[in-house]
Amino acid sequence: MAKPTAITNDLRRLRFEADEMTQAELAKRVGVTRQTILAIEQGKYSPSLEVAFKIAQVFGVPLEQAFQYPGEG
Amino acid sequence: MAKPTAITNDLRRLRFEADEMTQAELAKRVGVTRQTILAIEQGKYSPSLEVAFKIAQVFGVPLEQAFQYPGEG
DNA sequence: TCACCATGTATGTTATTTTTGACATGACAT
DNA sequence: ATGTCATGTCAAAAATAACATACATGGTGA
Repeated sequence: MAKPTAITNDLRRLRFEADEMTQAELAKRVGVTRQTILAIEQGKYSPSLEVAFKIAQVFGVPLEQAFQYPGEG
Repeated sequence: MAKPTAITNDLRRLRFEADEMTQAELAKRVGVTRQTILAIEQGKYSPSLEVAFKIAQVFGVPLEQAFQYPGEG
C-alpha cells in the first residue's frame, strides 16, 4: 500500500537455510521472475498475497514466518 | 496474479462473528474503502499483503485464518 | 409512505506490483 | 585473461489492487 513497505521478510535467511537456494531458483519455484524476488528481498515493495503464500509454501513455513507485519505480535 | 484469484477468505464469517461488524466498519478499521472490502469478500481480487495483515489484525487472528491458499495443507 | 442502513453494482481513475530485457559487479574456476 | 554464476541496477510497459463517486435494492422502523 505504500512505497516504503512496512512489511519485513526473511527471504534471504530462508534461502540460505534452504541449501543456499539462489534467487533464480526461488523465482522459478514460485513462478515469478528473479527481479521480483530481488525487489521483495530488498523491501522495495511487498508482494501480492498470492506470491507471499507461494513463497512460504516453497520454504514449507507459515506465511508469518516469512513475512512480518509490525504490530502483529 | 490472476483475475479469478485462487485465494479464498473468511471475511464474511469473521465479520459476523465479530458482533456483525459491517463492511464499512471493517473498512474504516483497516484503512481502506468499503469497496475494497466488498471486492475482497466477493473474490474479485486478493488484497495486498499489507491489507491482508491489517484485516487479520482487526479480527485478532493469524493471517492464515482469514485467507486460505489452496495447496497450503 | 418515507427515511435510513447495509449491501451490491457500475464506471473510471490512480497507485502499486510484476514483467521483461539489458547491463554492471565481484567471486570463482579454467 | 576469459567465461560463468549470483547478485544487483535501471527503465519501460503490462497487469492488478485500490480509490472515488454515484446509483440500485432489500430490510427495518418511524
